[in-house]
Amino acid sequence: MLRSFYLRYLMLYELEIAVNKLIHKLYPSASNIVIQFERPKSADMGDLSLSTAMVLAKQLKKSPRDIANEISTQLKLINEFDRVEIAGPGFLNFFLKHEVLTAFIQKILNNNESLYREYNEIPQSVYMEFVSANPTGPLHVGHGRSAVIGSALARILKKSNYSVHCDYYVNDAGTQIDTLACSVILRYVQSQTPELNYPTTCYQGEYITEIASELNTEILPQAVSSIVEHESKWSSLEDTEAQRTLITIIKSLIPDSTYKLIKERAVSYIIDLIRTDLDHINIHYDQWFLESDLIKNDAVKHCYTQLKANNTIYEKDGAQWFTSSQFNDEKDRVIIRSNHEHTYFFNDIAYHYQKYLKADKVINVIGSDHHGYGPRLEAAKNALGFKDKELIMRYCQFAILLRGKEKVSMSTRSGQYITLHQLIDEVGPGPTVFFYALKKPDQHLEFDIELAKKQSSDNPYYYVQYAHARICQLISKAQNVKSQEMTLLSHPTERQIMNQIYQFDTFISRASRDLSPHYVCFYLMDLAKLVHQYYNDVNILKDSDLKRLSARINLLECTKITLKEGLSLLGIEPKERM
RNA sequence: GCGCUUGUAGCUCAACUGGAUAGAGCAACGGCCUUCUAAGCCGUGGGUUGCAGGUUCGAGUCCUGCCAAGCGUGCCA
Repeated sequence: MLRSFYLRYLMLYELEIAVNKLIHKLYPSASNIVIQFERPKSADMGDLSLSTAMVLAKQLKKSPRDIANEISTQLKLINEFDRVEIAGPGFLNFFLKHEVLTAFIQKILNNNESLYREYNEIPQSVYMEFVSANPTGPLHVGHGRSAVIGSALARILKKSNYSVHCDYYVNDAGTQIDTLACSVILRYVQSQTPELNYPTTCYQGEYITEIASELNTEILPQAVSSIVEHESKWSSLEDTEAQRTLITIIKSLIPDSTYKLIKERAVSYIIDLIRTDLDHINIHYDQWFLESDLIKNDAVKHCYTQLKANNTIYEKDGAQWFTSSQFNDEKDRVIIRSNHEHTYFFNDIAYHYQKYLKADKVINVIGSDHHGYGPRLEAAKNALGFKDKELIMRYCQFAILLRGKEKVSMSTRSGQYITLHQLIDEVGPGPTVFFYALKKPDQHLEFDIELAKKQSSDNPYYYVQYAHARICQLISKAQNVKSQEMTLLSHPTERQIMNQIYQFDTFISRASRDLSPHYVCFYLMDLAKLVHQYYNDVNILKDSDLKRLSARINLLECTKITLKEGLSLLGIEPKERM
């Protein structure tokens, strides 16, 4: 690798590779062991550490401390280390040369791309899908979590050298969408004929009335009166039956083209609501993929033929079944119902078929209430002959929504739920995002609305932003002295800050490996902590040594870049002032 | 019943795929602004990691069995 004059030292990932080579050369039989730096518990244990000697002890049948000794002799060849110590049962603790860190800081000042690990492996392509809530109403606070986690992951994977495509899959076909269309129609009819009872099986939200109010001449007066006349046919029935009957009757009373128009208008109205909400928290998609397009472009038909040819479809009770139980699912699944309608699963098979054609790795960020769905998608993938592709279902535990101590109902149909929009309004976009990303995705999340509001002044988000704003303030007030003498940075906190920045890429690769964006939040909080500490310990602007002052401003500039990069991975704009 | 996920300080959560004395933030208590933004800093107290076994140099992390919570177990999506 070509190194310019200011980069005399290896970056962390290069250092890791070098150490790997040395140890593997020393112990050829241990080639299967991956050596990764760890961070020691406290600063007096050095900047980096390895537990490799203890891992090797079993394989080599030698004492860990002897192995550590052998390794440390070899590692003296590496220029970056000031010294290597052996501690406890056989830990190797590394103390980096001060110049390794200062050179790194200088490198970032010259080019902030240096913050990231440069992977050697062949870049893979990833096809991501997240949220994909049905377009039957605005997003609620539960969707917010997978939205934030999904989009943060997409950015993190991009930084990790994957090429990433993001989809929102729009279920614009099926019973729920028919119910949506009928809800709008009935609200319209009700506006003309107030005595009509609006059924409980229809969507109750205010937005339905708004969509209906934009209709005027589409529904003719005679259709209105005939719908009113038919009311008794569904009003006396049980829920599911009433819903089905309602759809059938309304479809029969309104021309196909009108019905289709209203349906499309309702869907696009709601998609706009969803898009706008997500826009406020910096979430954007490459594509809004319509389920209805799958049917138009024959993808579904193609998959059917393929599955049929592989002998994985059979008929039973008038329906078409997919033999998913032969592919590790717990039972076979219907793909075409006896009434000839496609199941959701069937169209989704076709959707995923297209994903596998375009990418090596498919990641679906999805609520954990759908975890039973994964095995059948995996089954379909393998039945279609995509065994070499990777399907990852990243389940997010659902937020249990509380208002004070009371559970809040999350039913879309009842319309009694807190929307994502309301949450962003109350809490603000930045804190909302940070709060969602802060927790490990597979951890249950108690989302107390009152608490979320209270946290607006208490949120770790502000802690990080405050660090950034403080730095901006200092930089703008500092005299402009151009000094490159970074070696003047000798304060212990300065070293800790440099070390934290040096390790930025390990946090990114950890987040990328575990598909867990919360590592980024914790990294930022750690860095912010050091900044606040530094601010209190050192009176930076009052320094009479102007060269040191300048070096310190350089360090702060570099810290600012790092905070900004971390926040932007989450989709948060850094604040210049509080 | 079966399956998946989770259980860590009073509360909300971490713990780098088995490593060092299990850490932060709230909350409690005690200090720090005539000095660059006190939305900050420093300090103190707080733990049988749900329970019981097992695997090994070493377990919050792995295996088994219980207990508790959430979800799933549709020709719903």
